[in-house]
Amino acid sequence: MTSPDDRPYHHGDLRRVIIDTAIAMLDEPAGPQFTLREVARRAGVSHAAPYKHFPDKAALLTEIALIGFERLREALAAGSAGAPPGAVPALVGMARAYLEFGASNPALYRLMFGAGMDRSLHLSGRAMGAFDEVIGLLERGQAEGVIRPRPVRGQAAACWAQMHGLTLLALDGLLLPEKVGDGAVDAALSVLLEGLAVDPARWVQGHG
Amino acid sequence: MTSPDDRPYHHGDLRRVIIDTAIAMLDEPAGPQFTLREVARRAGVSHAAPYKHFPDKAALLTEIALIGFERLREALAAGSAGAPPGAVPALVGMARAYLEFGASNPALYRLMFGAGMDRSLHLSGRAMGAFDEVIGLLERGQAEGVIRPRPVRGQAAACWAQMHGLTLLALDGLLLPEKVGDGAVDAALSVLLEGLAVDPARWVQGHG
DNA sequence: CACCTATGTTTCCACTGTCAACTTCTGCAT
DNA sequence: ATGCAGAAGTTGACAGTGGAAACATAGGTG
Repeated sequence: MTSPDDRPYHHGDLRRVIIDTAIAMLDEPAGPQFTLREVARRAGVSHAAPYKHFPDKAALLTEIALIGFERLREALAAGSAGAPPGAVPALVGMARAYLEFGASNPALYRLMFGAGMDRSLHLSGRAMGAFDEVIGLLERGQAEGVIRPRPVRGQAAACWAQMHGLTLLALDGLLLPEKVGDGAVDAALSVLLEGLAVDPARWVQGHG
Repeated sequence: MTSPDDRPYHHGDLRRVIIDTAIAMLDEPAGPQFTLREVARRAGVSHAAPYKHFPDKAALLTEIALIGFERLREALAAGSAGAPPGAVPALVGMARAYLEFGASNPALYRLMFGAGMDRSLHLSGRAMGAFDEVIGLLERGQAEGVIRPRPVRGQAAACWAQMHGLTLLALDGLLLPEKVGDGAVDAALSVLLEGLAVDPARWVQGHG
């Protein structure tokens, strides 16, 4: 005896509900293969209603990916802001924030970088904000004299590649201790820092 | 005027043909979303025939991914074997082979590491052979005294993460010069070598 | 030769993404 | 207030999908 369909004809905020529902469904077994009809079902609307807000399923996925990039940018900014003073600790904080973002949003992360995304998506300003966070921090580090003076975009690429790779390997369960030893993430971060910092020994402790 | 259906009832080698066809279709727009029915169509058999060889589509994709790991292992072995003497050049050769494998087999590479793969797949011996190539090379480098004496599995994780990340960013078109400068791949490799090698300056030329 | 089993085929089902036509609201100009 | 255009939702269709079931054929073994 649920309420006898006093649901209004117009949902009022369907677009948002569709996006939220879809993001939630991303982390279910089906992943991004979730069904548009099931989204509609959970939102309590007819199976064709979503088409009033998104031309097709790909458009919905693209929108979700963009939201993911915005969240990532916020997470990175927070991660570097919450670190001890100095560009290198900020970089470490940002790296940990990146990894945690991936671990907390596995399917979303995969969607953002996965196949099927429009190539131009990654180049859009909305998606590039996260990359700019890294570049800004590296520039600051060079200005402080703690990051080696090299082309900053190359360094950023190295950072991003390392973070991206670590995140995905972790998501794939490839960083299990039995395969890669304990503290593989820390080890990889150390290698990265040793490649970037002017005085690695100052930041990387315990060469064990 | 094609031959009037002299096709024998039994295909003879359907399993192999299905796998080959599927691998070929992987690099078409649909990617791993290719249709099992289309595979059957191209193989010239009925749409249900593939089910005699694979319990479902996921099983076919898993088999393909395993084949991919084997090919990757071969490519890595060849890449290091074809390099100048010494563990560090071999490592560089292996790195380039890794990147080229990804660039040459984008969809296959994504499939191998993508979501939806059984977690246990990556842990299987068939898939871990590639990882062992890296570990063996690093051990050799440490024995030669050219790779820093650190836990080798951690170093391997760093290598793999960097390669994995670079490969995927490249596939996503994120390493375009306009975003990341020229030679981003080389820059990232340099950072990695500077983090691994005992005497980086000996291997990494041109700081600037 | 007869028959068992692996491999293929046909037929069927529930379900999907998407479209078109229809209905019901909401907002705005009058 | 009124009336109407268009946005937002609904219903019902369609072709195509993955998969199951039942049937057909062929090759190999007694």
